[in-house]
Amino acid sequence: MGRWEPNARGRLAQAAIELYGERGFDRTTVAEIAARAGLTERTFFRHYSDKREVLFAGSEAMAERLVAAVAAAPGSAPPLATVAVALEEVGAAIQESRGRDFARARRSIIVSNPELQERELIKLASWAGTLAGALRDRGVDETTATLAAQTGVAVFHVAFGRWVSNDDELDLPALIRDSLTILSALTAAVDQSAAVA
Amino acid sequence: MGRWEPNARGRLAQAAIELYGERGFDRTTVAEIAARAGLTERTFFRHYSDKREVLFAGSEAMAERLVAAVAAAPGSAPPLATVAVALEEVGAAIQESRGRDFARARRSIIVSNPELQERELIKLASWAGTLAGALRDRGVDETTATLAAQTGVAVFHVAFGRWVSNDDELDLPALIRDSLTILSALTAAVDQSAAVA
DNA sequence: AAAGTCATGTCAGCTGCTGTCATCAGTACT
DNA sequence: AGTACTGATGACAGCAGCTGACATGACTTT
Repeated sequence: MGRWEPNARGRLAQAAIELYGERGFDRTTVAEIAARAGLTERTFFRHYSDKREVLFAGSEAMAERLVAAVAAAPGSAPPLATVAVALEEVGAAIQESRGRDFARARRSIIVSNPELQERELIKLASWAGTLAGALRDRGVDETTATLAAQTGVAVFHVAFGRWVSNDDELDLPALIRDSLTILSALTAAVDQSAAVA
Repeated sequence: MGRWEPNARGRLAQAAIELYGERGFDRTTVAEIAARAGLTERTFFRHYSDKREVLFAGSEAMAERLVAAVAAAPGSAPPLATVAVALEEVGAAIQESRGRDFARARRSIIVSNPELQERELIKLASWAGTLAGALRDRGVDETTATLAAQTGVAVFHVAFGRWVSNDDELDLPALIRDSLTILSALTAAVDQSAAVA
């Protein structure tokens, strides 16, 4: 038995998410979060670098999965397919670990606040950077790697939006594959119209 | 002759950019910016909603150009091609109005600060949202529109990075076209490998 | 038992940002 | 000419996010 109640970090996260849901993100102060968790404001900042971080913890772990998945892909696989497979794996992990309802609740907090949207975007951008690095490690050139990574993340973003906002029967990995197929059609159409001109 | 020196907004912008360059973004306070411009802190916030905004003013004007360009495209053009043309136009405008050197200086301030990168990303995301809306107005369905817009912006982002960091002879619109071509090859490769499997 | 560690508490302080009211040149209207 | 209105700025007070520095006390190691 420690001197304090255990799992301070978890209590802070729970308190924060409850409050963000109850009164909105910017109408809850860090002092309130800490109070509900039975801790002090200073301690909050020892666990989370800022007020937003609570909603984005775990994102680095996903980034590591992305790297591992890219490294595990067969060398012959084309870059964008490799990226897609890695993102499908992460999609499956997200789907299983927390489920669509949690994602929806979290999303509704995020969309109502620009600061949080910024953080969401930088998380995705960081994934793109990670993926691009992993591709470069496989010998893909800089521009191609960046392009494949960014495009893959854009596809993921679209698929995630569909997964959260619709009640499709489709699961997240399937939506990622589907979105990538749509993208293929889009680029093919550009090529065709360019060839005609 | 007004009661005050003219062009307060411009003086604030210049003072801010100078200071960001001299001592870094987070080591300059708003009070210092205001003092150098001969104004007060409060007045700074009347012209710019926050400290970062100085570096991103004018982005909404570009968004309007995007909408206009999409609306002006022939109805028969495929979605992604329409987006690409709009982004090429904005790319040309950026290139002409401020030039590569200014973009480089601005970039070096931004990359050294996460908060600024977030803002840059949200600017791009907002462009994507704008583009998607403009496509929907032309009858493109939701998913396709979002995908084309996000992908287009990703292509722009990559092209912009190449333009700023290399000393290619290529201008920005050409780099956008080139990056889109590379993307086409990437998706085509995915289709091909999927067909084999 | 002495020493070290580790998570937390306490406190002081900076800075970004906002609300509110005062000031006063220029403009328009009478 | 006088008066009222507008619009940009100043002055001031205050909140909240975030940080540095030091204290505390249970648990661990030696």
